Amino acid sequence: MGYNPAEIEKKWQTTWEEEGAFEPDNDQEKRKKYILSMFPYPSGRIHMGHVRNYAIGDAIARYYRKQNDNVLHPIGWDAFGMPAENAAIKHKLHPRKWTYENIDYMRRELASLGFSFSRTREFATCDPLYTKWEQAFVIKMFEEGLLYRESTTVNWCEPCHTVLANEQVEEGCCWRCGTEVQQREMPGYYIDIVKYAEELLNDLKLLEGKWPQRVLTMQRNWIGKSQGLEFTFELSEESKKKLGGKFANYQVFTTRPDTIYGVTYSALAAEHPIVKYMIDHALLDAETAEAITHIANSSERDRAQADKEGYALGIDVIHPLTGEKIPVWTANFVLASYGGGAVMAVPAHDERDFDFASRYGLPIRRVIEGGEALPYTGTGALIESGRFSCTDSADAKEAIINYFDERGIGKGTINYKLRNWGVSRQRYWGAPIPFVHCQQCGLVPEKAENLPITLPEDVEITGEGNPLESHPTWKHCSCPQCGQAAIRETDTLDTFVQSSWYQLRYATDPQKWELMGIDRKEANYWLPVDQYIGGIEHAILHLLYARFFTKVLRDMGQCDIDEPFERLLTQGMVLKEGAKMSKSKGNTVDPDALIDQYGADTARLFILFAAPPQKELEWNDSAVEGAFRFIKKLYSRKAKVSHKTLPDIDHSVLSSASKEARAKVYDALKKSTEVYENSFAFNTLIAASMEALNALDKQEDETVWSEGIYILLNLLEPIIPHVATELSEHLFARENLSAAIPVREEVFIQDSVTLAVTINGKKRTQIAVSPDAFKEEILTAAREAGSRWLEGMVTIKEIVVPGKLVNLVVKPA
RNA sequence: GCGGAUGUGGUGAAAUUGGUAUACACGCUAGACUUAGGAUCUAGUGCUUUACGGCGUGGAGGUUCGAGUCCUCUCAUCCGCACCA
Repeated sequence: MGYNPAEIEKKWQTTWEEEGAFEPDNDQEKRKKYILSMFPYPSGRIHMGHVRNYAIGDAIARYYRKQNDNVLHPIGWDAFGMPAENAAIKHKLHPRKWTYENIDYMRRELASLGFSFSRTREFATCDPLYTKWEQAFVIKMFEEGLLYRESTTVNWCEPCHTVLANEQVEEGCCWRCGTEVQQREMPGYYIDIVKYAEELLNDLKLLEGKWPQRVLTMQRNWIGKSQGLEFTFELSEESKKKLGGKFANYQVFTTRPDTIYGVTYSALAAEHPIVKYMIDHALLDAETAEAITHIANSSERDRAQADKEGYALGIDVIHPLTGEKIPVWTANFVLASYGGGAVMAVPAHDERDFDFASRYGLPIRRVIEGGEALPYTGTGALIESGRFSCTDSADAKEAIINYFDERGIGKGTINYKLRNWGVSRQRYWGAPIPFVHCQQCGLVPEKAENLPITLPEDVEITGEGNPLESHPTWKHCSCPQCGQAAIRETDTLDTFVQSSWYQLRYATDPQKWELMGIDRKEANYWLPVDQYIGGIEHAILHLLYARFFTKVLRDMGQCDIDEPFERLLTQGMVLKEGAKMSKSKGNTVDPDALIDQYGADTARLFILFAAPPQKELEWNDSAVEGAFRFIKKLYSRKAKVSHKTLPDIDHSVLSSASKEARAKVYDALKKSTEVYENSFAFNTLIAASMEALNALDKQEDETVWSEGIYILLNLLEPIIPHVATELSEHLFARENLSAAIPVREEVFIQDSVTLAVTINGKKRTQIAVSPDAFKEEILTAAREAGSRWLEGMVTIKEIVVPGKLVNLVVKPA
């Protein structure tokens, strides 16, 4: 009977479903493994990236299950978000209907690939039961001062009609639709992630060696810690007068206090309150005011690309150490959102300040020795720096910070590039932010018993404005505090909030989902995720938020976990014709069609064989055929098996081909532990299995065949579970899939070993010697074999590497 | 510009971590079996040379008995970050 994947796969998928084969055990005494592939957005159909992601995770999960570990391998749906609304606009489908239908379809697709997910722990983030606890956490964060509402300049995407977090702005454009982002002043909710910046940065050390280095680097850069001096620039008396007494001073931040004597001007962001005041009170000429306004209205991206531009404001500050008057400018390169939107400028030792000073003819004063030309941004001895002259940069920094601190005019400060996380979205299909605006009481959180605040069903989604805003009744409610008529918040939460705690939700027994968001004891048992698998595109956003949320939930007493993901594997993209698969390029391969033609096992085998998981994978139709061929070959060799259990074999009586075959089989077995537990180089394990099968084919001994197939099915089961289980059922009653098989070292002992004979490091010939031959015997054989190349030479040195080679170092006599 | 990674046959890729470079697979060539085959099987396949040999892991040096692997420089490609004071 030939290999019939459709039949075999259906049979086992049904069996697994009926057996509930992939449900974790509630027994917390057992050794656990939590294997998690990032959950998908239910876009409609799965794509090859999903297949790869889940094939990797499934192989690992199945491996540990086979080792009798208690395995949690869940799946769920990242189900809120814009595509559902876009579909609603386009096809007049309600987002809820669209989303849940997609989920049903995709669940079947994943099942058809034989992935061993727990079914009982599955949820969608748009399930009201999930929203309920998320809203509870958000309220708790508000009560603890971690979440607040504030009006600020935000990134606004017009097509998406929503606010974007800084992290969601890529090169000045919306991460989702690619439209250029605008700056708008708008109220919104923020989560104080900066409060955790230090811990988020520090704990990256715990992940060293377990997460890819580049992800750690990207997170470090994103957090962007810098240490320096924050001090006050006092305005001159005339300037104070000019500003109508409204301003006395402003703060600046510098990482180079050692260069402070080189300050020749100060620069303010176009958005700085002093600049605004001057424009509003006509303290600048109309033309300048207009130019500055133009800068303030342009995006960060445009400003980054523009040449240095600025205007003298006609006011001065007093240098805190020299008492000199320093002119104040406004400049387009000063960021409003960092360090107070104001800088001291030291053109001699800062490239930006130098460019600007050069353009506007501002003085340049060197105060650090070193380098030939200016600007010199390195460190060195201070000059022309008053009492600090002659000290070195490092010491001077400390001394100057102390000097400011002692006099109460400045202090050592740490700044982060990381900004607080704006979580407001002006969209329908998201989790409502559970607050109420009351005339009397202000901003009031919902009562716990009213959660979840769910979305109204009867909405028309047009893409214009927020449907929650325009809904006739939904936003009208009563204040949870005073009972008066009030207005419900119509912003919904960023979808990254949902994906920040799902890893903790899975750990909670579904029986308790109604009663609690997270079961602390179970979370502590299952977490951290032992292996997390997903795309590099989440290196910053999702992974940083999920780390942050885990720490916040820990501090709220929901769990005692510091880091959610112990180890991280970032899989490479699936390419075709050198490009990422996409509908627009028309270079996609449909997983369903692939399964129809070859079966799930072939799809899984190919995808794990074609490249190591971390690397990009180039799709190749004929290589898929090759994977299919291997499975057919493996299947057909069931006829060679004569023993129903692992046979006891007398190795010494076997033919050399049979010995070779056993050695290859055990090579593969030995390799499997390292591959499944550490390297994830499934491609090499599959290659080793292919070698083993090729070697088995070169011999006839049926006990060797039986042993070989017994072992190969064991180590391939996580990769090609259906055909492996099917064969195992028939041949070994699945006994070979339930226990670790010991490696028999004796199969690696050979009658003779082949050593390469190299002369001056160049391979010339080879010799066969007994494995326990003495060095002298080996050398004699090597000299004999290499005699051709030794004529007229004297030997200087002889090196024997046991089991490997002999190197004879010679020179002409 | 800064940071990180990667460069091995026609292709995807291996190489026990300093020890026989190119395992495994795809492709290609030849043959066998077939009414036929895009099925299956067998053999061959780094480049070069009539041969002996010579040359080969992006390039140039270096360390070493020995380097794909370590060091220095350099080139190319890819990916992050990009005025954060």
